[in-house]
Amino acid sequence: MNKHEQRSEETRSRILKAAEVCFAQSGYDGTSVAQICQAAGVSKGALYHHFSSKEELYLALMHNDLAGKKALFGEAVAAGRDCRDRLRRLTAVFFDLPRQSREVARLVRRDINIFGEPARDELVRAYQSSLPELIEGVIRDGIRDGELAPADPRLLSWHFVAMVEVTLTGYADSVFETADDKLDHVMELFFRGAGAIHGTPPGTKQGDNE
Amino acid sequence: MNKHEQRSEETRSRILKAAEVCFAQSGYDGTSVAQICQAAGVSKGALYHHFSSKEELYLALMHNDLAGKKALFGEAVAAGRDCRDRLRRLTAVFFDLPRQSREVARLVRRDINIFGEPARDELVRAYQSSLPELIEGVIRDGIRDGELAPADPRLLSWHFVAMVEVTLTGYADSVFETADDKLDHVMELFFRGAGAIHGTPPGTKQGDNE
DNA sequence: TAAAATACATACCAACTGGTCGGTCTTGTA
DNA sequence: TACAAGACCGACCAGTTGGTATGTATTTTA
Repeated sequence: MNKHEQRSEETRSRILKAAEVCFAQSGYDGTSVAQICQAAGVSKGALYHHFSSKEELYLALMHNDLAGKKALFGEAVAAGRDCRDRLRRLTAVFFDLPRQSREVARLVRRDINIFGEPARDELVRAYQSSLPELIEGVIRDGIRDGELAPADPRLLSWHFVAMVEVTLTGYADSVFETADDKLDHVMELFFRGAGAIHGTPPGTKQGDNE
Repeated sequence: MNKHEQRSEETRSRILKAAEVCFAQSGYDGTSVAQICQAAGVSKGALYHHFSSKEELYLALMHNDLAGKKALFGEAVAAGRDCRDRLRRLTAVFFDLPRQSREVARLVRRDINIFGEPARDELVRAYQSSLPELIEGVIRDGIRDGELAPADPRLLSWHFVAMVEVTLTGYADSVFETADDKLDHVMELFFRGAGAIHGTPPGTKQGDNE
């Protein structure tokens, strides 16, 4: 790798990093390329030397990030034994991510509607395969093995993601003392619901009326 | 009410209605005042005669909408007997709302970060009191009466809202045949979790995806 | 009926948007 | 050393943005 390539790659990653910060903070529309350039300490010419458009920059950023997450989450899931264990490991990894990285995952769902058909589809697919699909597979096995009640796995996976997202707020942090408490809360809520009386053996169900 | 006031109020509501459509479709940043004017069949001068800024228009729209929802949901909750019944009625009302009205509720959480401190706080408060606070109260009572396990009521209310939101997607519609099935699914998931094995899970269609 | 007030339309503006282009400096090559 | 290529800069562009100044038609008031 000669000096040209070295410097080039360095500035490129500087731009990507700055773009991540800006986009995570203000979304796609709310961020101007001028802002990104300033944050990266780079001229507009440099940015457009590396990326053909603002959209391409955004998409490159997203795809890169999602690919990383997919690999990360895949490892976590592979290490687990049963459905509950796998989901717990996966969530633990997610909680351990730096806040900014978690924020980026939320961006996809927020900004996805502003892109045209070719790009949007790819983005959706990348996002789906980075997290929801993984969870869906785990849940599907969980249903097959009787750990979960029969239901649509994909829908359940979305529910699970939604539950995790709720616990990402600052308020949730103030409720739980340790990260493990937060984890327990999510798992318990997903598997046994809000009606379950915690701490009692799982045979005593409350308010059973059918 | 003289002719001036009459005509004025009519155009004002036309603008509000058009703004609702545009904002719900493209968000705050994605909508220009010119678009709103065109959709309302009104000149820019007229718009700025009634609203001092784009932001004020947006906020007026939101506050008006949220106040209406608050009243609507309040009635639904008041008619219920216990926690589960109240939440069910509330959710049913929400499901019955026209799609556009539901979309507006999602806008708040999406666009909230782009406003300055005075406006944002008011908006958050209006949103909180229109739905989450209501649910929080119901859940608090549910915990007191033993219908729900002891937990932080506010956090649980967010979880509940998140669950409902998941069932608003088109995919969820394809999973359930009737609105009642959807309702049952949400209630069962919230109260008993995804791990509950119950007699005949209502509205659970297995498989077929993509 | 004259004047004041209201409701709106039109033309316009400064600021900012994403994006381009000619030039410069550094580095690799012959 | 001469030259070519890549990396980057910064002025600039056309288009759009939210917002305004001015004019006009209609209605109310004195």
